[in-house]
Amino acid sequence: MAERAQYEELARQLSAIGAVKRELSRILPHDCPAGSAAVLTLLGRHGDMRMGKLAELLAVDMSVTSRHVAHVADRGWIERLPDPADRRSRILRLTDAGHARLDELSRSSSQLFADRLSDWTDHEVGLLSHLMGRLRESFGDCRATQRPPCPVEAEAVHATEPTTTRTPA
Amino acid sequence: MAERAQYEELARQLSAIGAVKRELSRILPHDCPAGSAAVLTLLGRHGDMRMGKLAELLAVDMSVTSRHVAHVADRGWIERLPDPADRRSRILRLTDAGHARLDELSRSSSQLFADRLSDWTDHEVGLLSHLMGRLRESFGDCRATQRPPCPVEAEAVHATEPTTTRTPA
DNA sequence: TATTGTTATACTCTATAACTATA
DNA sequence: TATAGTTATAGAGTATAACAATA
Repeated sequence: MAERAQYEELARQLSAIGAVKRELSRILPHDCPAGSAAVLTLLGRHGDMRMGKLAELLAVDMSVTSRHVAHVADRGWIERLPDPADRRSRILRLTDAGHARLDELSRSSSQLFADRLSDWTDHEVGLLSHLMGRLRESFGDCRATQRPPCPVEAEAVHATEPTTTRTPA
Repeated sequence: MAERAQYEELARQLSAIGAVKRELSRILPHDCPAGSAAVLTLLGRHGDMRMGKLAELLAVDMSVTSRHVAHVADRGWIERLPDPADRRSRILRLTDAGHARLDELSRSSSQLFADRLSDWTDHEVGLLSHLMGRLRESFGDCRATQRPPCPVEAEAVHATEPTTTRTPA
């Protein structure tokens, strides 16, 4: 349990983090907005899946998912295969073009992070990801972080970053 | 410097954090969307300021700021005073009604955080805020975190959370 | 001529609700 | 009757560009 001032500060950070997201989206190709990139990323990471599953992973309504999926399907980056087990649903799968596109996206965004986060350590990056995942989890977004190995908050922190760590801002 | 997989994970978390923001915005009054709440919060925290300064703090374009400000001004939550030093600009100030509104917002959002983050420690909340602020800072959002005392990443972590800390997810 | 702020326009992302087709 | 997915519609947030008033 934390105090009110801390919650207010967290709310403020959440409100302002959009600036970072917009910065990231600025490097995306014009025919691949953030929603499309997210679809490709999740299919690349988790493999073939149905719409409902993808909607869960995206943490948005299925209707929204449907639109994003239509967008990437129109561009040939994924295919929607029939599901033999349930003819109402469709199996989503990255095409070769989709894999290629995803690889480009991944490279360019990683490059941007590498530029901007050059003074961050491995561990700090992992810690932030981990805490953000936990935040989503705490807010009911169950699919938040299942795979990520979890960067071990406590020990690792001061073990790897004894010097860089206390940068206040 | 971190590796590509870590950057991808961070990108994923940034992409999905919107679900938490939407959850927070769901408890806002119908006449006070997130943009308005942000204006009130920043004026409450930093005191009177001009449009340009507010736009910086919000980390959005001045045109966007102008719209949010018009919204809250229309509802009597802030007043736009003439700036004696420069007649082009206006000084923004919370009214009594604005302070009251802000207090309600702060209480309800803190309540939500207290509910959802009941198993988070003070330090973890502070650490997440701190890292998010640093992320914004690294992405060129200079106004990211000036005031926040900085929860001292390293030592404090394992000092206060030796047990709760390793929750993987 | 440069700057502060406003307004018009357009785009993205989102949710709700109505609808189709299966189960 | 319930579920998987699509589509129509509406609302919030954002940016760019054109514009007004003042420096």
